[in-house]
Amino acid sequence: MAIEPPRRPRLEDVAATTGVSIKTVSRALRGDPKVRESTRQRIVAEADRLGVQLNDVAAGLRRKNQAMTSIGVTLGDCTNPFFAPMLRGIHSVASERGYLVLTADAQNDPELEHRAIRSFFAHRVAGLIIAPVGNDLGYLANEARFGSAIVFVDSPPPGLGGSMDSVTTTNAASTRAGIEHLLAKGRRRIAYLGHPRSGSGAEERWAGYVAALEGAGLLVDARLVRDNLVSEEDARRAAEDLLDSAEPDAVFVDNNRLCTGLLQSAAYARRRPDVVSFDRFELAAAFGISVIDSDPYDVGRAGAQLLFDRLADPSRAPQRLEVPARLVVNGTATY
Amino acid sequence: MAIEPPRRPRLEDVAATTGVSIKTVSRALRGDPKVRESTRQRIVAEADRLGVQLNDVAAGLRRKNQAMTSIGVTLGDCTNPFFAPMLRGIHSVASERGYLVLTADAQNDPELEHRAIRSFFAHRVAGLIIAPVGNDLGYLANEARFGSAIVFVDSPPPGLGGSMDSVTTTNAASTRAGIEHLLAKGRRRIAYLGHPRSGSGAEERWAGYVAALEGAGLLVDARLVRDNLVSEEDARRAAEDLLDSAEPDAVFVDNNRLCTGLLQSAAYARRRPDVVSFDRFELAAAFGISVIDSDPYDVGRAGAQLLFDRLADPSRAPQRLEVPARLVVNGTATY
DNA sequence: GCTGGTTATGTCAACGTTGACATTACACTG
DNA sequence: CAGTGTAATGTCAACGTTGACATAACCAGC
Repeated sequence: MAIEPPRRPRLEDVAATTGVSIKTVSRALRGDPKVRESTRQRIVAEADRLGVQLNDVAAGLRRKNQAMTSIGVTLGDCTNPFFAPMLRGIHSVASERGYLVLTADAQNDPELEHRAIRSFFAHRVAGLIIAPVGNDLGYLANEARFGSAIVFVDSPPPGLGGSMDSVTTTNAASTRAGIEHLLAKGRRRIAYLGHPRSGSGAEERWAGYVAALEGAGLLVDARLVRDNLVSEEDARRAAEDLLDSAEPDAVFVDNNRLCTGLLQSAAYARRRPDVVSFDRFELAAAFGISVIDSDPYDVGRAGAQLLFDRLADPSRAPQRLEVPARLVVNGTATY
Repeated sequence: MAIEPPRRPRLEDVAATTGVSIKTVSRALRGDPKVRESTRQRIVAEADRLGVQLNDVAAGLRRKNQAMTSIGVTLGDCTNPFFAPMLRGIHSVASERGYLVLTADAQNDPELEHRAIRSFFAHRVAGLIIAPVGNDLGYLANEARFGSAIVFVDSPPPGLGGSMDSVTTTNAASTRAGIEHLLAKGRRRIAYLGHPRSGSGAEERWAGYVAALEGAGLLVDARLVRDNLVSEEDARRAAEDLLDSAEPDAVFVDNNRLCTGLLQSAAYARRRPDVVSFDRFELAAAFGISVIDSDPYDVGRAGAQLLFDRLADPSRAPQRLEVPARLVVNGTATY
């Protein structure tokens, strides 16, 4: 059994039935203007009839540095609600340029991240967009030498100095603005629920929190701070404890995942402190919480644009973009 | 300026410094047992030193039917909360098999979907997982002939008969169970907020709704039904109108996106009808609404597994899997 | 109708790898 | 130690395309 599937038709087949050379077919199909219009039409018609499509794999092999028309994207966890719209932003730019997008979910594991990146290079992606989970991506320095563009999003490149393009958000300034909003409402006991300090701009957000408090003449109260929270469940548990024991009148949350945990806690339902959360969050208005919206879609678009710009000009200076994050109070934009 | 980036090292370079032929290097690196162990070690060490990695593009070109070690996934909208965990399920299976995942966001546009699929084939993916948005994908019949595996998820293949593998959920039965739950609570005026009837199992869900009502001796009341809702905003508007005009005591919502819209409506906040929504939804418990959870992660894994099974045995009969969807009442599993 | 220049098309080799097949090395048998 | 069998390695061409270069076709000008 198991009859072989038929071969895919190729340029050669079009050449045979139109009586031109393979090369001319290649030119016609890629829109090379050095083909007589009448010839082009004949070829295109015949290619359509036969279902011939250029083989990008073979074409990739021929290109300088063998780059495919695809880019790779690694995310720590593609179910993080920040990443889905970011991915969408990346897709939108990539498809404008005719590039495909390879994705990898590193499951928050630096080892998997590294492996995914190696796979991407094995597939000869033209470039890479990385939302890093590992805290040392120094191994990328070698790879970058071969002409692959690399852009970091969400967090600047760990272990690579300032030598690479990146797109982050105005973490410190926007967090500060968020805290100041709470202070203006008269809140004084503002709790902090946060990520591990390394990565994803957590450090800067913390700095923004501290700066805002200090600006108001307040000191950081360690009892109001819970760090090192990774999962939703971590955040829920921390909230149960924190809200009852330290009785904050407001809570700042480092990101939407943790915020979801907070909202699921029984203590939150009882006490209903004011909440400001980093990252967009669809049901913020329904809960009446404020968010600092860094517009992941824009981050994704900016990252992808940076990538293609770098591909176009490999020698330009590294860019470090910051996408502004706006404070959205109870679902209503304020600035 | 613009110095050329150095060439990537290849098998030839390893061959040169180890004094064996390219072919032996190829064998050693791919783990072919017909290489003397001592030779293999020398070669692997040297390959590591030089940073040589097999070029999957070139390897792909050599394979039967030129398939790359990658699969393509098209989604209507990757920000739909159903799809992110599904994608994760796909990733997990793919990475076990050493395959990469190309994604495309069709932005709910059949034309973009078609274009993405063409691109995938141009990149010679080994297979395709499609959550269809178009209502006729008949054009795939041609492509499938060349040995690409194709699996539909979320919705069976529109316009292709039963000739292809698919993974859906128990739409009708689970919707019926959800409605029956509401009936058991004494609700009689159960509204329906739904998708356009075509695609995504909306038809079956509708059938489940009707069947449950009929089973209880009730008739469908057209005033309680709002169809053809696509966006969150559609759902919000429909809810504002429906809840006030028809005064339902419960609402069934076709999917999580529409549910988000419902929850954002002012009318919902006022009236708080019982809600049962299709699809997982993180904050369901916080809102006290029930969901019918079709576990997108499992759908993704099942779809990817189906794909690789088909790749392994192209001649087997098409499979139509149904992943069971459980009713989760107020965030607590009941069966 | 020949020259020079432009435009359209063709030829060839190469991209980096691997399948098919060929060869060599080596151990073992009688 | 020739003969045989197996393990290890090598040679060559091909995958489908395109860059570099070559040629053919055409036209204008004289």
